Parts: sequence; C-alpha cells; structure tokens
Amino acid sequence: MDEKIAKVVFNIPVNKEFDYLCTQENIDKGKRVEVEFNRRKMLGIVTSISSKTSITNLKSISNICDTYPSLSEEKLEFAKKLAKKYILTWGEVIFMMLPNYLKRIKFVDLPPLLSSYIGKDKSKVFVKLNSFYKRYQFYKKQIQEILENNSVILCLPLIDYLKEVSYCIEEDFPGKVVLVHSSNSSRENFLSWLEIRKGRRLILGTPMSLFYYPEDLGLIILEEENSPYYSQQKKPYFNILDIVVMLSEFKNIKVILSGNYPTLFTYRMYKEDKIILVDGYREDKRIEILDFKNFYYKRKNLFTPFVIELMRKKLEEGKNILILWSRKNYSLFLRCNQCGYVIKCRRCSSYLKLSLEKKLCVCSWCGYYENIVDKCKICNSGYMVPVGVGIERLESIVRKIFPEFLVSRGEVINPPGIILGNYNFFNFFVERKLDIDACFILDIDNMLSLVDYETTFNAFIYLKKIACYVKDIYVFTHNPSHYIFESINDSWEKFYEKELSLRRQFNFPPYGIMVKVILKGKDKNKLLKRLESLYNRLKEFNLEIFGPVEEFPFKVRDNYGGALVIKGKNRKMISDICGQVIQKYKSSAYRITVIVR
DNA sequence: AGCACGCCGACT
DNA sequence: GTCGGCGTGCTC
Repeated sequence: MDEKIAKVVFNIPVNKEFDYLCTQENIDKGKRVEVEFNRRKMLGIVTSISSKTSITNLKSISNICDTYPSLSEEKLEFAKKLAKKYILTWGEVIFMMLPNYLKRIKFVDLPPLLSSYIGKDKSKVFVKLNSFYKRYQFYKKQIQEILENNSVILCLPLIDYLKEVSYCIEEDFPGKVVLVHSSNSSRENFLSWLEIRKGRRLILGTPMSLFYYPEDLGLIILEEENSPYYSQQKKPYFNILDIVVMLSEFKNIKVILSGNYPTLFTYRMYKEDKIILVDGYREDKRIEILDFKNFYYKRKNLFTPFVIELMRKKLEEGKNILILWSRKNYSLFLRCNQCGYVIKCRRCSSYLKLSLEKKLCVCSWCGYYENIVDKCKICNSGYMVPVGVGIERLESIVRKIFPEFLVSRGEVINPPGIILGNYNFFNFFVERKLDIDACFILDIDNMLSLVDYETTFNAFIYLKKIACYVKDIYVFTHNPSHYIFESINDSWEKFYEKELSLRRQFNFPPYGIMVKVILKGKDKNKLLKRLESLYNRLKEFNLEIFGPVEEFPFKVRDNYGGALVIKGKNRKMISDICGQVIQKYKSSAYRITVIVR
C-alpha cells in the first residue's frame, strides 16, 4: 500500500487534522482543497502529506483550489506556534493568514511562492521619540536598506493614522508601498495580498497585516507599541507586540519598536539587555495633579470655582481648551425619586442610559432602546431622575457656566472655545495636529477604579500621551496619593521600576501569564455549575485560579457570562494545560473564549 | 462551526 | 400520539 494521505485543517474550533486520500497529482502542503467534511463541502488547507493513517474509510480530496500553495510551510509552522500560545486551533490561525477572497471554495491561479528568507540579525530597538515624523526619520534609512533585497512591515495601530502617513511614505518609496487594512474591500485586500507575495515591498498596515507577512520579510516596525489597540479587544485577543517579537525570533529578523513611552514588556527586555533603547525624547511636560477635595464647594460637583477660574483664564487668553470625559450619553441611569426603581435593559444586566440627543433610553451593551418616560411605571407616583454625568450632560453644564464661549463636542472650532470629547476623540485631534492649549482631565478616577492589573499603567500612558500634544494638562483626582501620581512628574523610569516590581511580586505579565477563560450560555445556573466543574478540573493541576467570577455585565443579549482567571509563572505549562482541559468543556450551548496575556 | 440525533415537554 | 426545543457528539 503506497497511498498518499493529506492532512487537512479547517476553520473550525476543533484542534485536529483530518486525513484525506490523494487521488490527484499536485496536492501539496499549503494548498487549499475542497473536500467533503461531515456531509458538507468544505475548504481546507493541506498541512502535510503522509503515507500512513489510522482512519479506515478515507474520503478523497474533491478538488485542488490552488496552482501554487496559498501558504508556505514556514507560515503554517508559525500559525501553529501562535495557535498554541493563544489556545486557538491551528486551522483558525491558518485561515487568518488568508485574505477573505481565498476563504471560499474557488480555484485561483496564484503565482509561485518566494523561498523563505531566514535572517541573520534579530536585534531589537526601541525608539523613544514623541512624534511619528521624528521616528520615521530614524527608520527611513533602514527601510531603504532592507528593501534592496527584502520586505518591510510598518505596522500602525489605527487605519486613520495609516491614511495620514501613507502619502509621505508613498512619496519616499514610490511603487513599493502596499496598504493593508480592514476598510479595504475583499477584492482590494486580495490584490494587496498578491502584491505582498511578490516580495520587496513596504507593507504599511494595521495589525492584521502581520498575518499577511511575506516570505522575504526582513524588518518589522511597530509604531506606537504601547497603543491599547495592540491588545485586541475582540475575537482572537492577540497581543500584537507579542506576535511581532515572536515573528522576529522565528524568522531571525530585526525589529524596531517605537513610541513616546515603551510597554512594560519592552521595558523588561531593555532591563535584560535584549533591546537597545534609542532615547531622543527629553521634553517631559509637567502634569498638574490637583486634589478635588481641596476645591469642593458643593458635594459631587466637578466644576469647582477653582476649576472654573482656571478654564476661564485660558479662554480669556483666547485659547481653546479640551475637556476629556469618557462617559457617553446624558446620564448613567434613570432612577425613580419615590421608590428608587432603576430602568434596566431587558436583555442585559445593565442599566439603561438616558440620551437626550437620541431622545431614547439606550443600553450600551446590546443596543436595546426604549422611549423616555417621565413617570415611574412601578410606583406610578414618582418621577424618573437622571443620575450621573455623561458627556451630553457635561456639555449642558459647561454651556451654563460659560455662556459667552463656544462649546463643541467632536467638532473643530476657532479659539477661544471649549471642546469636549473622549480619548478616541483626542487621538483624532492629535492626527489633525490641532492646537489645544490646555486639557482638563476630570475622570481619571473612573479609569483608576477599574479592577485590572493594567489600569495604572494604561492611565500613565494616557496622561503622558496627552502631555505630548497639549501645553498645559490638569488632572483632577480624589486620590492624589495613588502611586501613579507620585512619580508622574519624576523620571519615567521611576514609575516603570515601581510598576515592574509590582508585576514581578504578583506574577503579573510581563513576568507571569494570565489566562482568562470566559464561559457563556443562556442558562444561568447551568453555566455556573459548568464553570465550577471547570474550576475543579483545573485545580487538580495546582494552578492559581481566581473565580468563578461574573463577567461585567453579567448578562448581555440574554447570554450570561462567567469567567475564571488563571495566573502563574510558567507560560508554557499553563497554556498547555488550558489547551487540553478547555477543549472538553466546549459545547455549542456553552461557548468558551480564552484571553491570554 | 454546523449538523444530526435523541431526549423531554407541550399540544392538535 | 407527534412536533420542536435544546443538549451532546461527531466530522477524515
């Protein structure tokens, strides 16, 4: 018996290769194939060719969809590494490396693959500069040099940034730049992917471009590596910095990381002499930390006479001021002034927020909304009172205080005036290089009150980034003795040392591993039972586990969520255990998501 | 993932 | 009696 067997993976959450008989010639690793799988036609990727199998009634491959492999052997191997680390299936990661156009069963005549390039230099550099153009001057020569023989990826956190800088880069590298981002159509995306396949390109892209990396990749540049957009908030929950470092190790190629301040991962590498720090950023602006308590004149009032005077002074000088506020809508909830009833979402365990602009009560989790009611429908005598300050309400407060000045939200105005916005809006401002004289941050306590090991660090990055672009920055807090404020105007390294020692002490990343396992399902009690049983199973391995805890919010769109958080030192051991155990707790009614940090 | 099979509760 | 919901298990 000398039959050829192809091992095939699919885009399904089952970590398994399926064997098919090769009855045709030209079946090869990395090629897309059409096969029958569980009574359906499915697109699979051939991961290897073998001569043995343990399965008896093999089906054969129906059609080959590629002339040349879609993915190289090297990429398949890298996908395997990623899958292991992030507790995903091999197939899921492999399919992320394909443009959507190739995810359908369709014959495509691809050009041949380049041979895999393995570099000789995996040195890492962190460029500490506070603007893209300064950093770009630093990269430019190196990009030129690498492009002679290889490809370069320049990764930016957001599409908006990418579009902003693409013109100047395209001018410097005419005919070399390939743009990769998700706002491209499926067709455009596929054309970019094909272009990349030719090699010797400068790939300018969002994080997804890393999955399209070419065989001849010789340099990766990660712009603003401390950007929160690199810790994916959705589906696969990758950490882009981590992927960049893995890829550089895997291909033995150079990496340049950049930003005004490094991540703690990078700082740790620097401390361990694994990365070179190029520090050209000296002008650290003073961030004024002001204690709310000293300026109270009414309880719970954000705008104390002191704050108002400070703002008025700037406005009278003819300047624009920016007030950052992270809460949307008008109020955080609506409560009856008689019986205390609060309007909740029908599908989630959250309160409905009042939006006067939309003239609705809205759920920020599922999009559910209902009309505004004045009278309480429970006691029928009280009135529904908006509680808490959202940005709509903040706007009306500001308008009352400064009736003589322009007030805008998300709009560009001529100075003097007051602009209100959230942090995303601030990013938008940065990109437009708008001139903001003073920034008032009134809600840093909301940020610091989150129960998450990363919040203090994120708050630091947030404040420092604002300080880069604004002349005066005023931060108001009820908790000025918090350690973030102790060193914020000192040397940045002092804060990093403090934060790093805390992370080390409690085994948080970048020292330990954190795995959050989220279980979701419609039946609350069964969900909790299942979570409990998963907890007990994991406990057998002597792991440090928190939980079970309820997700916040506990219920979204009629689905309950509960989680376990596993923490420890040994990354490999913990992800191996999770990979094995979690598989068995998956079902279609109780979905599992895993976040690895 | 997506689909079949099987088990229980509701209802012409 | 059988229709249909969802939980479970399997796919080369």
